[in-house]
Amino acid sequence: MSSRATQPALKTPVSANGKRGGNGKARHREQDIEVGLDGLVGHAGYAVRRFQIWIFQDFIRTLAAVDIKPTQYSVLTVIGANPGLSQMAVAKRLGIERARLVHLLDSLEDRKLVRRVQSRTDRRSHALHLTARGQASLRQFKLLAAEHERHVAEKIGAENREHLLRILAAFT
Amino acid sequence: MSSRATQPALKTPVSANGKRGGNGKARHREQDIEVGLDGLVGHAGYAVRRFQIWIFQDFIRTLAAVDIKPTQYSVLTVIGANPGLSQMAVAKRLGIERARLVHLLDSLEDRKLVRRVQSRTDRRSHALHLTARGQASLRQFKLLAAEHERHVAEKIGAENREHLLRILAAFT
DNA sequence: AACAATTGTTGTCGTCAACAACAATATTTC
DNA sequence: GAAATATTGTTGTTGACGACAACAATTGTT
Repeated sequence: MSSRATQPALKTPVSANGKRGGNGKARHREQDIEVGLDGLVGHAGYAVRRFQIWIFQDFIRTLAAVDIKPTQYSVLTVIGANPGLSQMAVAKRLGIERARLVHLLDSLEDRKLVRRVQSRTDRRSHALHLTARGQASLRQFKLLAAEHERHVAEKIGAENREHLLRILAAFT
Repeated sequence: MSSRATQPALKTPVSANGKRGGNGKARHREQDIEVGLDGLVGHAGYAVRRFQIWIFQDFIRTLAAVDIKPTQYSVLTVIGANPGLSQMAVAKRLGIERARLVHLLDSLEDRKLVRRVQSRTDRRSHALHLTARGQASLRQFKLLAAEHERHVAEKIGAENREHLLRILAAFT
């Protein structure tokens, strides 16, 4: 109809730039030829999604040695800052479902980082506490998380990171 | 038993704010009492995750009438802007796996929005095109997506949204 | 012609959100 | 105080999603 602009990438894969014909060294270079995103560029959701994927991957990589993923870290942090919280309270605060928190806590309890103590004020609920080992571990996790945060600052710029935190402060 | 009344969150910061003492009208207000997040506040990943959840929910809600979700919208947009692209090219550009794109395209093709045309230059691949209906629909989807984008601007501020898009431009 | 790589497809596995249902316990209401 | 209602933790199901592996058809390479 109108804009055939950026070449479909199928016919005439690569024309100028004889990357392909020479010796058999250039491998799979076909369609990173500049595929237009059109409307997506102006969409905050798309940018945020891609950024979130990147940031989570870096977090997981940076804390791979201690095998702690973002959600686990958030749970440990909240319990560490508010000992005795119920599972419901933690779930509500972090925006995860209590059904899901059950498995998360099972795992953390198996690793002796968290303890479910029977609450005497409400025998339905569990009071969550970090074990001594959990507290020591969390200190180490926070060091690694700070390193991850430095990666973020390197990626987007320290002042941009600060600005972004301010912009999104309402969502924490 | 009787004195503790409603404070399962054992040693929570609580404080004043007598939300509870009066008549028995206040329902389930137990632990939205200000649960500290401690270290999480300074973490970009946490803020970005929460924001991403909010923004996707608003997108889904705003486009619920046409039953289009963010991923579907991104696929339609890319195909619309680059007709004839192969599935591999679309998957690469959007960072989704080609295995997953198969199901996405199955759905979109069932709805007569997209067509898989046998490419004559490479009989393995399909050239992706929007149908006439797909093009008309996409125009409507973009109007709704723009409305969603206005919700984002209302939520975080128009200039903050602009700034955020600039900061994250590298990830699109 | 023989070999390797790519494309679309199917399937599996593990993570995750959203629900529904349930037993044990607490709270409310009569 | 007993009955009705609500909440907490738990188990299970469903569907979306990413990461892989395997495969047939086709293309590229040597």
